[in-house]
Amino acid sequence: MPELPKAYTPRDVEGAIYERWLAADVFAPDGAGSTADPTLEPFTIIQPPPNITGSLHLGHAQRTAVEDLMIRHARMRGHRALFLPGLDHASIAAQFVLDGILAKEGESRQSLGRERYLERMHEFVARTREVMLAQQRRVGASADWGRLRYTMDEGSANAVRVAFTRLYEKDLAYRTEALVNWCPGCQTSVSDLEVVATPETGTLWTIRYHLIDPATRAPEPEATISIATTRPETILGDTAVAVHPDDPRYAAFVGRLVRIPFVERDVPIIADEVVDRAFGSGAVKITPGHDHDDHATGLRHGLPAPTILADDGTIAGTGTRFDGLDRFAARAAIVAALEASGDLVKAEPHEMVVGRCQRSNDIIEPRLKTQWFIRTRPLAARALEATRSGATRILPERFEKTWEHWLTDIRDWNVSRQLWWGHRIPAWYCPDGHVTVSSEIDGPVACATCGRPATELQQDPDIFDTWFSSGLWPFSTLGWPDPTPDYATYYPTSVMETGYDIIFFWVARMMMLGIELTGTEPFHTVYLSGLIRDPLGQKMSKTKGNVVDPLGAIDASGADALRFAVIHGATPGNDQRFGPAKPEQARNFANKLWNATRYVVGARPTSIPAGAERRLPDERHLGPAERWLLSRATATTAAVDTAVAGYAFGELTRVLYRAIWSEYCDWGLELAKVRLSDQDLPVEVREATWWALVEVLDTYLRLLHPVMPFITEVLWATLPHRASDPDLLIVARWPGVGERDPEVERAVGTLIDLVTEIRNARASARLPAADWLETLVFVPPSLGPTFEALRPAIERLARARPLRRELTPEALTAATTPGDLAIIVGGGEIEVAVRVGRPDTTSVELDRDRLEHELAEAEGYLVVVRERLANDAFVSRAPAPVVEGARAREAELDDQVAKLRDRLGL
RNA sequence: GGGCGAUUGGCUCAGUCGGUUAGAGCGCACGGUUCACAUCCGUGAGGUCACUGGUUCGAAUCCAGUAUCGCCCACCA
Repeated sequence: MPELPKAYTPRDVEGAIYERWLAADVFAPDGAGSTADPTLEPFTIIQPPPNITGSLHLGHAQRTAVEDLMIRHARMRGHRALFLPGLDHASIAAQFVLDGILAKEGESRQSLGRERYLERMHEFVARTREVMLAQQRRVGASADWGRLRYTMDEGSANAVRVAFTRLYEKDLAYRTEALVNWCPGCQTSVSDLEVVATPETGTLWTIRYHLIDPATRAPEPEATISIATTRPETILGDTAVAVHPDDPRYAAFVGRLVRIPFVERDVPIIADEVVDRAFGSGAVKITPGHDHDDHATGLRHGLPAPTILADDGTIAGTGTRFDGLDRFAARAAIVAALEASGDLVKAEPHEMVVGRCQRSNDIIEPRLKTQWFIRTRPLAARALEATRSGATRILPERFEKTWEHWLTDIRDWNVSRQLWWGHRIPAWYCPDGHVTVSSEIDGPVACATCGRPATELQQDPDIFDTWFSSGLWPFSTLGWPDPTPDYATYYPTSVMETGYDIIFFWVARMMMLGIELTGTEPFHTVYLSGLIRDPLGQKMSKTKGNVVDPLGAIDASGADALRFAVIHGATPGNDQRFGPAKPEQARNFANKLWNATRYVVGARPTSIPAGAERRLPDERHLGPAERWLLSRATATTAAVDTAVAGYAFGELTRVLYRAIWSEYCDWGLELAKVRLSDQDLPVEVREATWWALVEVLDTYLRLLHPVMPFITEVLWATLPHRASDPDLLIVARWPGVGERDPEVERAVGTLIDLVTEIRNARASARLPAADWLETLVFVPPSLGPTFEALRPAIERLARARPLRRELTPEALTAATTPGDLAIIVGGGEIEVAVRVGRPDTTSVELDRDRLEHELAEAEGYLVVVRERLANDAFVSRAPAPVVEGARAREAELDDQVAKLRDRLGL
């Protein structure tokens, strides 16, 4: 058995332990070191593959901790537990980062060209990849590195091609010209989800358009119609003016033409119910090429939809002097020109919502493009069915409402991106405009429609939205579309864990694509974590500079502490604030556990050889303290099981923290010390005590292992093991729940109170901490044997010796002398008189204060419980056990009050 | 405009099915070098559970409403 260093230094243990796990090949469910039971169902966890763009942040560390907790628990339960690690190529995010790097070098995407740009990208991700994998290991992820996957590897690429082809064949993917969200900064379209609605104060300009005189076909100087707009530059794309059909103000205008300035185009005034009569002037300009509403209106009325913007956001193709100007410069120039011509009626501040690019923060421009879309409605319907039927459960449940809402109103998903880094869309176009979609790695041999050879076909230059490949993750990583053994064994998966912020981006897409392509829900449970915020509750972001580096926290307090801290603070779906105090608390806990183990290992009776095989404590030699410890361990195991079953991982840490620190260390070890150090006791008794300590500590190390894997592994190695135990805790078996002993728990619990009360009296009376107190005590016969068995321990812990036991309350009263401190424990069950050597007035007064305080408290509670019992409705309608409980409580308080009053001479 | 969440000691948070005296950590006060641990030990103080009303024998917990903060969704120019 390895020696334990005196001081706990996380850094020294963690790296070495990880290497041991790797060497033992225990992470893979089918690894050489696995102890999984193949007859049990496999357990697979789906982790969001982190973006390969830089380094892990604290949120990743938290995710990893929770995922690893689940996988380690399942592994110890004997399931084939698969934690498949991965990385996401993060197409647009990666390009954004790389473009930033290139900009500093004076280069750009355009200056390099597609090929060289992609080379740079491969170099970049090769570096970040290693950093990120190392970080995951540092956190302790027991992932199966042999199955590591990447969304840009050949398996993913194949899955993407096959998935898209199948969707296309079922008409679930289609190509069409539509208004897409165009980001002039990123020079690509983005999906609706990537447009962030930002409230801003803009300007609402009111502008006069001149009506056309039907006779002269020239604009009339005086007859005008006023329209309101927040984007005057779109005037250049106007093809109509609309009014409400029932608006009497404009009834006479409908059907007439107006002249659009600058482009000098005459367009009709149309009637359409889309117009809000109350807004602005009640007349609205229609720009079908650059506005979603207007586009729909344009379709209803057969209006042309000219595009007036180039990809870079400059005005183009209008034939006006504004061509070539940036959209915002053009806006200013147009406003100035209108003002000069007298057609600008007014300009007023206006609260509005602007769509900005999630990535670059540029203002998104709707514009027409021919692109690929996924028909989401039928897919969404099946995803909804899965959650409604319970086939897939979302935790916490309240997110099902959000889920329902989004999937019910879902719009088709634009998957084309005009970027370079990503999976190329496997669609080829022939000169005649035929479309051929192929899942073949080398593309089609010929046009599917007219048979033109591949050499005459052009592949779509676009790539897929990065979430398209992520959406295939649960099955593409297991070999799909091939019927591999992994796919057969581990799919559908068990739990998918992620932050609630990507429920639509990712979870919904996996569900939709998974059900469609594999015919089954990709996982049975969606566990949504909250986000980590800084101590002030702000979202962590690089620009704010409040990002906590998980490695910094690990360096300071250890990976175990970081894991404990983030799991401790986590309630599913709720955000948590994170400051340095949390890992410190967890580190202290680890330190406590370390020292407790050191004590236990060092307290081994010499009659037990160092390498002894593990034995259960001999029942016949167990004292109440040992029975209490064993019973509490069973209670703790049950509580931990309940917490795990309910995904209440924060609760799990609290249960263990309390069990280990407040019970095992504070009382269990302290009670045991007395027996272990008493050389007069038979050796069998001391051995039984020690084996009980070992048994319970072993249980707690197992229970804590999924949360704090490193330290538990190290400590466990120093304990004697059973022949059936594996070498490593990581593959050891999860503890079973045994029988509790309520009698012992109650009795020992009361005696613990006794010790606490004596300490309290000592502190209140300001008696020196080091003094031994001479004490008389009455304990009822029911507690007698337990008391006698624990008397030496109680004496030592209360520092009260001799602790003279009186056999009746009367005897105690008779033996009490004036000046003794009085203590009433457990509702009057136990009474104590503490003899103060030289009763000085101060201590007597202080003690009186304490008793009066206790009396007031007890009387307060007594009033409450009596009122309740005086209520006939309560007595007759509350369940019997509750009423009985109240009665017992009343009797107890009554007794306590009487005794306290007696002691106070009242 | 819809929807969701939060509001519990000074701070950060738990609190399952409504049921004895609402818990923890940090902080605070007082006291401690007893051979596992000062990253510690002991004792204690501190809460009308945001507010209003309701349901109930009984509400931090369920219902309705209000307030404050936060988030998500949403094509009013």
